[in-house]
Amino acid sequence: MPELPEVETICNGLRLGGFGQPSILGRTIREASVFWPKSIATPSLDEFLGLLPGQKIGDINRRGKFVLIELDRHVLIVHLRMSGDLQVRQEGDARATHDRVEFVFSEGDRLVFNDTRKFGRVWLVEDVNQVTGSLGPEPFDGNLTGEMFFSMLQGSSRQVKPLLLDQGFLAGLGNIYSDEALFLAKIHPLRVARMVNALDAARLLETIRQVLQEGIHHHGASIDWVYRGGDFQNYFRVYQRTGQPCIVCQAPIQRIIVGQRSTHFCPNCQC
DNA sequence: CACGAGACCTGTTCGC
DNA sequence: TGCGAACAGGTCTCGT
Repeated sequence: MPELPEVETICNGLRLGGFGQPSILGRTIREASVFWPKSIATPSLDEFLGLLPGQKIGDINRRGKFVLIELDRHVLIVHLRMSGDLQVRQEGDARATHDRVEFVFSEGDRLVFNDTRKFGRVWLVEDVNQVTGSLGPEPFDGNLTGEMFFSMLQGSSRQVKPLLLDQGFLAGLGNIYSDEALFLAKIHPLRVARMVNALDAARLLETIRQVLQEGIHHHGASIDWVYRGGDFQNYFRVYQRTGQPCIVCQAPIQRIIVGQRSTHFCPNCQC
């Protein structure tokens, strides 16, 4: 589900408030409850429940697709995987069907990790690097240049689509945005990374940044996620447009499976 | 090292 | 209407 733009949207909502939810910066956790123990990656359930009370929320940031919630003595990290979400409930609000973990604030309202498919995970660690240490660079990292991206691609004999999905290569891209970026860069998803020339590599980094920026601007894509107001799904150029005409050349958009994932591209524009 | 299959889960949509 | 198959924004592990 959420890729970088959706995670960014969620972080911004928690940090700044909006869409009917208050900011949770500065809130103190009174107690935590876990309704699906497997949602907790580390530490043990007992430690997790014991360490949280009394800790205050400092800042909230994103690294790749991870949500980083700074507390006094730890960092609370959440990965939403396919169906996770972070929501704020008011005091007295009933528990929702797929609430897995909740953090009750001293004011009585609470932050809830809701996750239909139970793939999401929560970590409570002292050092963020324990969890995000193996991630590749952030797409918007100002130090990441076209030339650097070119040499990163040169170093791999893998096909570009699976490579873009590899969080250790670049952090934050998922299935939607990688298809969209490859389309704009006119690069076939099966092209071997090493065969992408310097010009195409620089262009790909630009289109990656472009589609992520568009996604953030539209508050993410809401396929079954309407409540947060994201509407990037209305601007997909290839994703989920199988058989429909390419917006550039009218050729029907094709769907293939690459690395077990649906992959959409224009067989005419991308080579 | 790279790739494919299977696992982890629930819910919705599509075809017959 | 019913029912099974296919599919979904992600990632890990295992075998080849």
